[in-house]
Amino acid sequence: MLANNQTKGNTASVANCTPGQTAEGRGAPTAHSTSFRDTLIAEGFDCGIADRLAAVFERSIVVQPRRAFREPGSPRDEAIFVRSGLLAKYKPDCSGGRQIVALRYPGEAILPSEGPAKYGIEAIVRSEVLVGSAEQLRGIANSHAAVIHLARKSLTRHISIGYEWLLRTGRLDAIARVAHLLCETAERSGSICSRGILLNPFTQQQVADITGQTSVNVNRVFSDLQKEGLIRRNGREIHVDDWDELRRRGQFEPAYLR
Amino acid sequence: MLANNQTKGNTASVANCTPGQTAEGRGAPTAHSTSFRDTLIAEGFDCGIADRLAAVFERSIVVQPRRAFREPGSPRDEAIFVRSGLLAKYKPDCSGGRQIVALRYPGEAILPSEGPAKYGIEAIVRSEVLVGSAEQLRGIANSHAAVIHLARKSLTRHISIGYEWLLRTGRLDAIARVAHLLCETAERSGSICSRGILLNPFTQQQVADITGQTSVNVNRVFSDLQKEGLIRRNGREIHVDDWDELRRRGQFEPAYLR
DNA sequence: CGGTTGTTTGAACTGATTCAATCTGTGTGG
DNA sequence: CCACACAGATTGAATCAGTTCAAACAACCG
Repeated sequence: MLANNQTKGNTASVANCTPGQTAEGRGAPTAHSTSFRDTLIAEGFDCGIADRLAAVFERSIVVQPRRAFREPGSPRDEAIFVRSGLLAKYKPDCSGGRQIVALRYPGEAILPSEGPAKYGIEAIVRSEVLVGSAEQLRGIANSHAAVIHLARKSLTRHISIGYEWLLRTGRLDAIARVAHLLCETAERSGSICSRGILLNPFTQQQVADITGQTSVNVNRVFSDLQKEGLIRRNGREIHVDDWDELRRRGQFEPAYLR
Repeated sequence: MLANNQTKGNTASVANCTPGQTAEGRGAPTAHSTSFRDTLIAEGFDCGIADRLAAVFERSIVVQPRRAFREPGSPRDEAIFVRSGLLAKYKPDCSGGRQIVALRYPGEAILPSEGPAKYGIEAIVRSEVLVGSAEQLRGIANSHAAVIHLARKSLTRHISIGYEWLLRTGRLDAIARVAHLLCETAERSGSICSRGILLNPFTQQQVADITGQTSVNVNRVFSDLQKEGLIRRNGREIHVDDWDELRRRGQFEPAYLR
């Protein structure tokens, strides 16, 4: 099922706190990979715990888009850290459709749940992730309040995002939903290059799966946004001409992200 | 704003483990109130911690429905435990509408969030709640792993419910959404009396606020369900004639609640 | 080149919203 | 006991947003 996309390549170095020389930074080919250890240090962890945690996330895996990385209903006694790319949690409905219920950008994690999880996981774009045993993680967490605090912070943030998503799918119209998603994507991925160009990672079908629509309608929404002069498109690249108006249309208030 | 609906009436007794003689059980008039302390004991807590926690939740408040108990954007350095009734978290949208994003049944809690919360809180029906200081709670949690574990369990459960709600509003049609909500209500409230009668606590407007519809449409959905012979109604009382079919229509799989 | 994946468009259809009016039950005060 | 107010439920008609189905088109890749 998860076949041959696993590579043991993350020889975690329990070194001293030299910045730049991180566990994942060395053997990894991709340019924009987030270092797990650096992320922890940035969260205020001292090097000792950071190294112990980094040692838990020993398996490095490349996740290809468009096939299930974890099936809905499979056990989740593992923590997943996203180094690069973009992961989606999804739930299938009984008529073949599906709803994407959460996203994980680089630097974010999917924490283990007891028992089988009701959602599946797949990559939106090719992603590098670190996988660590839930049990080992629990072992460290039990003796380190900072780890628990970080986990709680992550949970509450994703709850807050979930509430915003509910508001979006339940109350906003098609255009607002897509506008909101674009704003959130820009904010969370930090992928607005210099001149306002957003490298949208989603296919229109995926935007539909996130916003609770059909791909046909998403397509029309995009072309409406373009007709209105809010965006210009070049394939998956989206040039946003008027961020303020896009935020207004999407009722986007980034406060919920923090 | 929160005016005169506060009553100091919860003299927490730090007694020994005598069942039945709980902190809230004495002065409270309402019959079906859930005891905070009993809930903790049922979760496997020993009496010492349970009593210390009960002491934190010293303020007992009666929340009247139909007015905001907590405004969106107000600080939330408090934990709220629902003893009886039903609380809703809601988010307003900019055009006067609102989306209910979560519910809290008796025995459940709303944990504190750092900084102002993006959602407001109001009661669906008259409710009794206990309010405790977040700071004191943190103090206890720091030295008791069981408290942290319970908080985490609560968070992950509500995340799971949130995902299901996203699927519901994003992918299910109007009838399925209402059917799903009815099934969830029955399951979570345990309010199915002997012969399948569900005492639905929601107005049709509130069902609309939860499921992302208008009250007009919710009304039609209810009468459709009745025409189909799935339910019979008597005011707010709903007699469900065919739970299996209702669950099927709502694609309701209760696994996500656990 | 052929296969695959994603985007675009049209036409018909359906489900849901909006606005407005009516009806019902409940409680309150005279 | 009635009159009144109020919240909630119900219904109709017009309109609109979004879906469905089907087909064509573009881009990419081995």
